[in-house]
Amino acid sequence: MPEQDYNFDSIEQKWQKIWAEREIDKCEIIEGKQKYYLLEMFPYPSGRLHMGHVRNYTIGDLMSRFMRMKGYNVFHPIGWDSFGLPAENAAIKNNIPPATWTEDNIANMKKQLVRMGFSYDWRREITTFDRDYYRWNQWMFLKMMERGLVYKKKSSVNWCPQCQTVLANEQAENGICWRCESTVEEKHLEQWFFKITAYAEDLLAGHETLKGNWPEQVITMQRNWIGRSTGLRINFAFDTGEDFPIYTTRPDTVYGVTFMVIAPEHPILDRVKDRAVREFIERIKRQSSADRVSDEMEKEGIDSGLRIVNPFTGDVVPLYVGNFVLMEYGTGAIMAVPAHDTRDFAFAKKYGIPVKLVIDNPDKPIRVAEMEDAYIEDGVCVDSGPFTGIKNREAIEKISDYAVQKGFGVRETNYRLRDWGISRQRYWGCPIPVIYCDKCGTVPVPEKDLPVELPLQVDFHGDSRSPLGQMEEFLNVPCPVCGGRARRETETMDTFVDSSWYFAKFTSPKSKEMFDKKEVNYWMPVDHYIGGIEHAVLHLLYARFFNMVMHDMGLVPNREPFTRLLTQGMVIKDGAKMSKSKGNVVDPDDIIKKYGADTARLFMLFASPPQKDLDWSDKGVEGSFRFLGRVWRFVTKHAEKYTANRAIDGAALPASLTALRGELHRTVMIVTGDIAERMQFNTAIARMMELTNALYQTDENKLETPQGKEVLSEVFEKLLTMLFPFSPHIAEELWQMLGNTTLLAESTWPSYEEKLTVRQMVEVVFQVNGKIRAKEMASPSLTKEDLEAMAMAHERIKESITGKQVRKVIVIPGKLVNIVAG
RNA sequence: GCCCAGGUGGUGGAACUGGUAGACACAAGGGACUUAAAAUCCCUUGGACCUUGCGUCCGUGAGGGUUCAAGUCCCUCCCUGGGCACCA
Repeated sequence: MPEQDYNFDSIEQKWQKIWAEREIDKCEIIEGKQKYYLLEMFPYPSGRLHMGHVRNYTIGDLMSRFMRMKGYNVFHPIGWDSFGLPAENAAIKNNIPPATWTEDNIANMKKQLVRMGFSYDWRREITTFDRDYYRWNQWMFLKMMERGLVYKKKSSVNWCPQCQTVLANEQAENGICWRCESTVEEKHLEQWFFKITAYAEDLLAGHETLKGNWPEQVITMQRNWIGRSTGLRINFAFDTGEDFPIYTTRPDTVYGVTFMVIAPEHPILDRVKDRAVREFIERIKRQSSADRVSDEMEKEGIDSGLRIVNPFTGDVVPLYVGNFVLMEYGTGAIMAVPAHDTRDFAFAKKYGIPVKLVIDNPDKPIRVAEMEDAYIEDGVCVDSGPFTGIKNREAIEKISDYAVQKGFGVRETNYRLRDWGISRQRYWGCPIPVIYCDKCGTVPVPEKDLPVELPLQVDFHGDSRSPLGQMEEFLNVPCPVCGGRARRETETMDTFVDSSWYFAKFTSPKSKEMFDKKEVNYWMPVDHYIGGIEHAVLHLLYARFFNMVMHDMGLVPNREPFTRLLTQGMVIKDGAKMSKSKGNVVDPDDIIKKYGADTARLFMLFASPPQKDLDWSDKGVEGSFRFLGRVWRFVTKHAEKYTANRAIDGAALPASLTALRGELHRTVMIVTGDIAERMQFNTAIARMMELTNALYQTDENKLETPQGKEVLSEVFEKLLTMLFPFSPHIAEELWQMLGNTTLLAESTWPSYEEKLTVRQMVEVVFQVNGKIRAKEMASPSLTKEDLEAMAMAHERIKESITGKQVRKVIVIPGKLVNIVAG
């Protein structure tokens, strides 16, 4: 057979067609076969695949093909996170309906995914803007309402002026919009909320089952975000006798309270009429939330004139209004202990408030007059009534017990996590299924009327506001209760709702119910989820919450949706994340055109381990292309030597062939471990490169012999099979070229023989006092005694130890001999 | 400030439980093939030194320590990246 050029383009298209015809990627329940659900985070259909997608889906595809070859019944679906603002912006700008824009983008990106050779079961494709999909968003909303997990309240919200909508807390970290990076403003609006805080404990408890299978970093980020703290609610009192509750995690310092601080928004301040105080409150309220949480923000306050009584001491202390106290957390007011809290200390110094020491350092007593900062270490209680003399750690418990027993304290747990605000003042999203009736109030849409369809014929008038509010035919609806005139809710759901349950919908994309029981119970949970770390406290937290609710409703079989999580690193070029604004974007299409999908995939896996950032390098891509070319040329050149019928007699092989065969079996062993156990694909590829290099190094005359042909055939078979999940098209083409009629896509992962992986000779190092003095080839089976004798007999070792006393000899068989002499 | 990763050749990165540091690839240099170039194939490639040897010394951010042996373990410090940061 003459050598042929590696024409990646025709090869790749040829095999994509054949695999599609043979329905290689079809996922079906096979009773008794171990399932493996492998999922990558589904994309937003922006129109073009970027390198981050390519990396994400290449890793997923490698794993799915590998697991399939390992005998698992692999489930590998994909879909589209297709609601969201960009479609709406494009519509306003170009006057294209969002649905059309989105469908076009999906068609284009789907073509790109197919062109990459990713093995998805396209029969299970879902898209979230489909009415048959989002109807279940609405259904869940109603069900969650029944369970008391949905409510509406007026609250201060994060408003993005650019996106013209509200954002959840998770989406407005540090006062910056997660999508467009505008500074968010504060607004007061009626909002729908999902009560995620009701699941705060469950979300925390679930981390225990995820440990080891999720990156520690993601768990830590979620834990911090939930921010559980346990403490005590203490009823202080106004001097008039009214209750004044505060929350503290440090009841051991309660005897050291010298003032109190309250949030400017606190309603109780309405009674304060003093001009200076009122002006202060108004000034602070005008500051944006972004400013108020910035680190440069000076802590300021003003004495409200109100006085508070400490129930433990009877002390009367001033109540300050402070800009650093948050209305949303605890009771909106705090007790301040300058002696033992850094912030309180600074505040007290600024306003000349006394400092009272109640925890002393037992090793080095503190003098209050000399304090330069708060004492926040542990110590012993002083000046603390009946608790004086005990360790402060114990005092936390004892003082809490005391307060509870006396009736002015309650143990309390607080969370930083807030309920999930899901209202969006946008058009291109799932309508919230609620009707407002003047007579009956807020009425949920009856289940039988679902879905509330999003009208597709809309006119934006070049306006960035949602058109739903102006559409009479959408707006006007009879009240489901009284039949009178009523109006629909015009707000839509946060698109993170759509992505909070899509993974379960893949199991039964066309079912009449939300999920088909049999399918969902067979396939869920996701065994291996792959995506970017940027969703650690967004999508991954919402999805866990949703799955728990679905589990409580009996809809899904598991409490946690994602058993194992892999967070892949970013794709970097010239030291920065690829982005349009940086102008360092590489278009995957260009790479495919120039080198083909197989090279693109190989480079993505070779350049860096999946968890780490990947440094894009045009030269590096060429290296991957060159490797595939080397494999191509060698296999095509020697294709006629291939035989499927082999009976290799290992004992009769010449040394060079034994060596090649050993190399092969070691490669299979290492590549298998690198993928299955370590998920380090770059070293797996390096091993296959070494094996290929070894092929080129093998004496061609030896390969011409009958034995040589058999060994070569074994190498070809195992090498191409291993290469398949990385670069499937070229592997499949070469496999066919060898005369095989089976498909690698339907093959099993190669095996190796343990005894063949053992090297016949290894290099052993002889050291004297830890320094290498000689090297020698030796059988790895030599005993410690043999090796020691060998080392001692070596010329250079003898030289090195003459005149010295040998104190000790350490022998590691197959590795080294270290002679300690002096 | 707190927590978590990480710091290895000119570059991306290897080195699994302490046991030959630098696998594999890129770049660079040399050779073969060619009228020539590209492609391909082969060789060299951490640094310094000289007596050019199957040579000596140095070398994994810095400094100490444990050990026969440290990139790997321990302590202190420096730097980079990420997360958290008025949450009472």
